[in-house]
Amino acid sequence: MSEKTNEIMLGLDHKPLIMNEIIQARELVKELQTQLNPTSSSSRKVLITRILSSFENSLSMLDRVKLEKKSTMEWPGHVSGSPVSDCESDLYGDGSRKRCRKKLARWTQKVRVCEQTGLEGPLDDRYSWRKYGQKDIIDAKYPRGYYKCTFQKTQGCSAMKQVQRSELDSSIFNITYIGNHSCVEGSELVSPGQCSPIKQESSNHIINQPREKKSAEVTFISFQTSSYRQVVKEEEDFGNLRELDSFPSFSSPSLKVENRLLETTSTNSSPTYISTPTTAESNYNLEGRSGEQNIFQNTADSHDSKIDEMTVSSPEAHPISVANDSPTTLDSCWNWDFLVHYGPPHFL
DNA sequence: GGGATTTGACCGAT
DNA sequence: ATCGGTCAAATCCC
Repeated sequence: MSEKTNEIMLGLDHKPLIMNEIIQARELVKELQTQLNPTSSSSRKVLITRILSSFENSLSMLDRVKLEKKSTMEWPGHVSGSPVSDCESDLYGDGSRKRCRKKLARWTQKVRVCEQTGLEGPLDDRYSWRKYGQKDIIDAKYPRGYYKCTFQKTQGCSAMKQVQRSELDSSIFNITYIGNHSCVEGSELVSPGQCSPIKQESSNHIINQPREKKSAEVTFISFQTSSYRQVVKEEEDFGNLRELDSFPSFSSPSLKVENRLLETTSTNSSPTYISTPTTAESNYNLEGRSGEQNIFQNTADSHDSKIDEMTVSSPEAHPISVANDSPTTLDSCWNWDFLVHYGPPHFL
């Protein structure tokens, strides 16, 4: 009875209290973490890592509660049923594209291309994309590429994504997905090889090659962690970022020959993705707070910091399953250090 | 020729 | 006025 009363009384007004409790618990866990012996079992460390990440996740979700309340609640993927909102139907209607687009679900992934072997290629996200624009972004070193689902015309799929090379680590691409796929082909009919969203290479020496000389591509996923951020900082300090004249097209429909190698060498496993919610109101600067365990992080890039939408996960276009198989021939390209998946924010 | 990409122009938001 | 996002004609490639 009293419990039920508490449930009712816990509203947004209690959000600071709840957050404080979580923060306190997190600090306690951190303290516990510092007391762990270097010889402590890795399972304990992993456990603490996951607990900390859960806290960060919870805080991040809580922080966006107000956004959810402010929003129109028209989040594809958030509302059960048709993922297509009225907003999406307006995309081709009255010209209010941008206003509506801001209501679409948005999330980012960081993808590291494999520079080690020269086989460039971002993640195989199982969807087919068509590039429709590229834009130089102010204060950004690299241009941003704009992509739509290949099946936008045929099936009215409104999924889009924006891809931008990280300024801090040129081997990393920030991919922002916007909206959910409503197409059938993208999610079911197209084989992974056909859908590998890579068209061009991202390193200089490959970009300058004629298209027909594209090398084979592999999928390479990087898990965003604070250790990644450390790498980022180091490279920033060195200032050894490379200049790129153009930007790789993370699209695939025309890929036929190039993907044969991928089909034959890659496993059937799905890569694990760690998403970065893009919300400017997530004020938690996780960097340096939970050391190497940070996985859930605020998007640090300048362009993302301007995004003011609440972000939700897309179950269909957002593969979260951990790979079942170990990488075989792609071992050298895969970073398997962070297989623990903490999941994107799901809003209740 | 058809489909994808490139790129300058245009539009809307701030 | 500026900037990010989108359009669409030109171009490229198969």
